Amino acid sequence: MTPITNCVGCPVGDASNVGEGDRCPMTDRRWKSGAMLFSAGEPASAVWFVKKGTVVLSKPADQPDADGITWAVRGPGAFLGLEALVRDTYVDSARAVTDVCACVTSLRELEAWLDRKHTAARAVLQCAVQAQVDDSPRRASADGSAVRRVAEWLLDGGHEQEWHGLPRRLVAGFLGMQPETLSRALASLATIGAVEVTRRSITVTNRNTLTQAAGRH
Amino acid sequence: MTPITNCVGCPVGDASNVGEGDRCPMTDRRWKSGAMLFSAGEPASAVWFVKKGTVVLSKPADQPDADGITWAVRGPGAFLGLEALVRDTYVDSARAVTDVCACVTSLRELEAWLDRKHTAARAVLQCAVQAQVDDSPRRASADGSAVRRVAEWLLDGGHEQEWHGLPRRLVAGFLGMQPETLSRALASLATIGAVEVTRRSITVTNRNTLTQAAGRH
DNA sequence: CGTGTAATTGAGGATGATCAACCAAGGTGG
DNA sequence: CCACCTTGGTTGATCATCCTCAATTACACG
Repeated sequence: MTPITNCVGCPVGDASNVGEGDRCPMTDRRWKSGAMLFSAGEPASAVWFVKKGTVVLSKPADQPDADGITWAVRGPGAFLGLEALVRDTYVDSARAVTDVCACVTSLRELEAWLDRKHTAARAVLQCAVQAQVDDSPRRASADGSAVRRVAEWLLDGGHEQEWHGLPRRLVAGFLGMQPETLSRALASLATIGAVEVTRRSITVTNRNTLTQAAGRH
Repeated sequence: MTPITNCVGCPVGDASNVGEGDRCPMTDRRWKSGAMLFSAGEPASAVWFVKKGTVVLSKPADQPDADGITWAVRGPGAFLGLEALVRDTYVDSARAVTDVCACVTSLRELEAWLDRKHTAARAVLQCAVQAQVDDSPRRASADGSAVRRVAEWLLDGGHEQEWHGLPRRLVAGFLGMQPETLSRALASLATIGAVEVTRRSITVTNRNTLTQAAGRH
């Protein structure tokens, strides 16, 4: 989750041989916390690469005003909107939850780049698979009790990284539960001494107890 | 879901320029229905490309004997085990649910191929993103009542394609519910006249009613 | 025609969602 | 500096939903 500050060292930039005088097809842009990068259903014509900050992906809600369920977090090093490669529209909405710096490129440019550069597709592939793998365990944890899921999530260390300081309602949605349930689950973990919880922070105090609660053998 | 019969027309073969005398790095193998291709946690040293048949991906179960929850289906045109690119071990288990024909290659060969062939990474990327997109809507349907989820799934036409004839317990696991609940949900959809259900077949009789049940506006 | 497996049906109980009230904290304006 | 309002988090009570366990039925197989 360390920010990417320039093109040398950035996977996209490296794949473009920026260091050797070549040009990266993607250009920087910034979003304020809370801003939408793109919405589900919009024509998919651009692709993003996150360099700094955190973005959450969510499904379209039934009511157009409310947000859907957050199902993934993306930080520095992740691509957004790659579905443009295989679809006409985006499948989910991306919203910045911190101030975000990301590189953008049009689908057309991206495709030209992928065709031109030997290493480009390889680099993108790497990132895409990484994202897939990161999401995958989360899905598995969709079963089990609420307490168990929360414990599992705490053990993954998710809270220390990207989630630190994020609104609880997002965390709850991500874990597939209501904010109230998350609150109760945390309270329950606090009573067995696994964590200490305040309104704005979660501290793991006893990893063993937490592991027990997660039901890992 | 149409089987891929030879290397010309196969994305992998095409990316290897097989038609122009080049060689594809992947070699055919066959599995009987029920066989495991690989298990979660095993050292990730090979990658598969499905040409014919259906494979389900599942998470490791708590008890080593039982299967975990099926969370995805892969048919012809999908890669399996791509996590080898970014991890040492497989994150889930792949089991053939029909007779399966798939091409295999070692991670080493795959990487060499990706580096050598201009179009290779591009082709793999395309497949990986496609899989990601296919999985993504399923996850969204993880909320809503059981009946709603089943209706949604029927409308997606999933049952006509890869799932046709698959054991119900797998379908249930995939939809995030118990076989009993699936059974009840189907019964409930049958009473409102949306579907006709026998022990081994599901027929959509009234698409409108089904859409209603799915809660789509 | 038995036998075993998978699907169904039923009853009971645990879990989480919902609705509502309450509480902490930050920002704003007087 | 303090009342006020707004936002987000917690707690409580109730209820629908789904899981569990058990018994029964359908179907494929030898």
